Amino acid sequence: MPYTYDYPHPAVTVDVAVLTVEDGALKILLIRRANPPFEGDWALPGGFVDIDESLKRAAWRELAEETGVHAGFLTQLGAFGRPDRDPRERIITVAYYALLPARQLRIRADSDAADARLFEVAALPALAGDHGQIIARTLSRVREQSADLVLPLRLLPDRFTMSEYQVACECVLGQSLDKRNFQKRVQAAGWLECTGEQRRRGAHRPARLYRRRETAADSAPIQ
Amino acid sequence: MPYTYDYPHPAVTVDVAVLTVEDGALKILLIRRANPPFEGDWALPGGFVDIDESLKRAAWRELAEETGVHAGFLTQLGAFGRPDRDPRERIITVAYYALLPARQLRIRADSDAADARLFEVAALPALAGDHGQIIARTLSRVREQSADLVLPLRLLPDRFTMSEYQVACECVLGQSLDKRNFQKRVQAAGWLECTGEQRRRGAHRPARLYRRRETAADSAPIQ
DNA sequence: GCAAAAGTGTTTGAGGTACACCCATGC
DNA sequence: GCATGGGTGTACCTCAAACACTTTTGC
Repeated sequence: MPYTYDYPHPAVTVDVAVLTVEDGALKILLIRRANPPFEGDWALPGGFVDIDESLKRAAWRELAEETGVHAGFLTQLGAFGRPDRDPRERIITVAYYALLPARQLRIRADSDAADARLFEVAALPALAGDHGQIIARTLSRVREQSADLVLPLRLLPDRFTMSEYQVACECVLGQSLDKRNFQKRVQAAGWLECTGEQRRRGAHRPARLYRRRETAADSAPIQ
Repeated sequence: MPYTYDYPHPAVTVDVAVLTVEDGALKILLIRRANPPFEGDWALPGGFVDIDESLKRAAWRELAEETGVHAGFLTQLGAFGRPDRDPRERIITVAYYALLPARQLRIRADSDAADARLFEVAALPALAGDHGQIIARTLSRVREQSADLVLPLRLLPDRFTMSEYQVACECVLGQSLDKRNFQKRVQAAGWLECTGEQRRRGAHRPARLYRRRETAADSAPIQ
């Protein structure tokens, strides 16, 4: 069932960079490609956009199909379209990224992924095509956007401690932060509310649990 | 000569928002569409990406073809791909923007543009399809990026006065700035060098002329 | 001499950075 | 009682904001 056009059309894909923090390190979700091209290489989850589907929805679907991960929030990074970026045909990809709590990830390789797992961004394997560049651009964008400490909240579960929040920020920014200044800044900003609950873990003083105060952006659906 | 594929392919276009400052107002370059769809409506210059051409080069070419404007620097805004954004077929567009000195623009409508001219961004005509949203996103991005006052330098010719620079910044940011603080900030930043020349215009003290100090980014070609 | 834009410093307040000790708990 | 991470306050410094007058020219 061929589809014909009067002039050549590129194919359009989406790729998704899922970032998370686990064991004090920033990690990214990669799949091992089960099919050519780049078969056996690690790559960002992604695939072709259906003809009646929005870009964001395609990104959401492909991520779910290949890795089992359901991303609540996807942000567009941009389009990558070097003519030679895929050996099969001209493929233009639109990259998205998401920041998710590690514990929320139920990763299972599926669809045309032979495997799927997290890699530390500081120790990435060889990557298919231009995915290394896409990841580099993602990291640089996420770091820029995290300067105000809001974005890293997406890496945290519903309830979290100040230390967890601080570690998330430190992992994203790649620098350590002063505990007292961090607390002051975050408290003053007023994005958080203290739940009143505490978490007892190990031989030390219990930590207060916080949650994000609801914002308008929290109720925006995937379109 | 039809081109056939095993599954449906969207078409991919590029659109370019050229911003400039003229007569103390921020303006954008629009074309009047000579052909369907949206025939007769005003729109961003743009068109289909050739199959062997990079996205940025396509943006550069389409801008030149339709308006005669040659943009030295194009920055990608992002991809817009709502399935219903074009009535003909599924079209995904990648938007670019450029900031150019008004005097450098030699606008002539050509190709499939019935007309081409600048509009104040504060008084836009009815626009084709989702171009209004693309422009809104462009403006918001350019304003964000102009907070440090570097980007508006692109709106200025080789030699310029402090007042011209300040007006450019004010037009982009949409707020007036204090002359003394502006001068202090810009001088301290060290992006400019004083040429030693002066410009006498009208019945008042002559203005010093400055030029941008060369940076690495200035030598990056369109790829 | 007067109109018009160019050019110039100081004061103040806000926010970011540096820095060290006590607290509550489990074992 | 001791090891472990949780929680707290102050001093300083930097940078941005507010603010008004003199200078140089053309007519």
